[in-house]
Amino acid sequence: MLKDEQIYQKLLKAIVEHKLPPGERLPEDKLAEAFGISRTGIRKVIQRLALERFVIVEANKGAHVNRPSRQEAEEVLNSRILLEPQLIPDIVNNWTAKHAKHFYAMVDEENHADEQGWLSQSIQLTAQFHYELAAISNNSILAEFVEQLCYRSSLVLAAYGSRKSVSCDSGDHAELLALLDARETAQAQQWMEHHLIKVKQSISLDGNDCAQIDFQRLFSEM
Amino acid sequence: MLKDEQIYQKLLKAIVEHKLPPGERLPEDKLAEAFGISRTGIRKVIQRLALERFVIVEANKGAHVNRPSRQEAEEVLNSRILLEPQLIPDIVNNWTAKHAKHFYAMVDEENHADEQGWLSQSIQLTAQFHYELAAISNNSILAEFVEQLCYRSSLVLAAYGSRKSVSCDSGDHAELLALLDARETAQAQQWMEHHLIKVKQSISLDGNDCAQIDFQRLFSEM
DNA sequence: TGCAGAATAATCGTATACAAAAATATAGGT
DNA sequence: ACCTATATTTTTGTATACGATTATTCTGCA
Repeated sequence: MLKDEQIYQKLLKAIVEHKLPPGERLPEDKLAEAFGISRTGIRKVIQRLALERFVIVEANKGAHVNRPSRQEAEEVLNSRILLEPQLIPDIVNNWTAKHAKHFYAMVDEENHADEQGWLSQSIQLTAQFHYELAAISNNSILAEFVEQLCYRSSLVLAAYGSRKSVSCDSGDHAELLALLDARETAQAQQWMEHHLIKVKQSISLDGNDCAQIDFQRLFSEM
Repeated sequence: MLKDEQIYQKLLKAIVEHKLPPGERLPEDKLAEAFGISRTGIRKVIQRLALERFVIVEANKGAHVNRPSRQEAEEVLNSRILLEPQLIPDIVNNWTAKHAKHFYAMVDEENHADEQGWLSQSIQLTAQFHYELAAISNNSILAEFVEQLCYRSSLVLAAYGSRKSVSCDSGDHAELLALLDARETAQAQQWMEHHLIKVKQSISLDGNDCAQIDFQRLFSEM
């Protein structure tokens, strides 16, 4: 049987990868059955997802996947534009050859996923690149916050991004790595700001709803 | 009977005002009794407080008020040093005479509380000044995050600050207001950074433990 | 046929029950 | 008297039960 941290991870993954699209209802007993636990445990992870704004709960009406407003989408990206460049000096300070190797490998993975058209993996890897970078800084509080913002960005892209906008920006993550290798702090900061502004500008409306979801099947193959 | 949002607020207030000191255990049934609800509702707010790092829960051992490590204390203040000055340009843009009046009144309250030696009110007002300022910016996500950091700062000061360090910095909040009135963005940013650096430097060790708490009495007089 | 209102079903909110784990108290032996 | 092992109590973790609220279906009437 699964621990609730794992259930949280699975649900979050399903949400940010758009397997559970914005607006999708999350009935407690269906989920409880799918994960083989009682409603008590499900409520716990739903409450957490609600605090982190991945789902919205309405009193006596249950929870559904958050469908971010355009305002919320912009605030998420603006937060990242403000924060992530500020972490670069710290990242440069802690940057090692080992880090470089790890992140170059990740970029390769990203490119591969893009070429194969694996959308959900592409979304996941793009977010991962950014929040693992933030984790190199000496501030775990800000790193965690950036991680949350990256996941929320994935949700935003699921709601507003075109298929192209999810992947088109991933190709140039390597450029940032080169700047970090060269310890070009100012340029790396500038790159990060421009990069995130591009992502922000790429979100365009694309509203679509989905059919009923078979929770049992969805979570058994993860 | 109280809603869980109110219970959350009361517990948070008790924690940041040091009425429930760092390390204090939070037994579920005692709290449930004190608030006149079942353990289910208490667990919900404890889980929220845990996600926000105000309490720590250990598996099968229950929850206790977080006793921030020195590293955590520094990270909280460093986060604020990074973030709050960045919000100033937005704040200056939205700054109105109405805001000015409100915040000058708050500074008066702060000074009054300091003079009277009302420590917990002083702590509360200092945090409030900062997070209400952040709320003027156009980014509610960052504003909420700053609010959380301000409350965590209060907890940090409860653990590491001397009595003096809590209040000594509040006298000069008026200086910032003058800079905002004059729309001196750059100077206001600089002021904020210096202000927070002073707060960070003021934390010194002061470890003390407390006796058993009577939850029933504590929450009835709030 | 279409709509209003009542009956039914589904779903949520909260308390309670019970099992598992930890903390504490007790008894026995050196 | 002190340490250790066992028994008791306390406290947490999880499931379940039940009332309350919302959603859906069904029926009767215009």
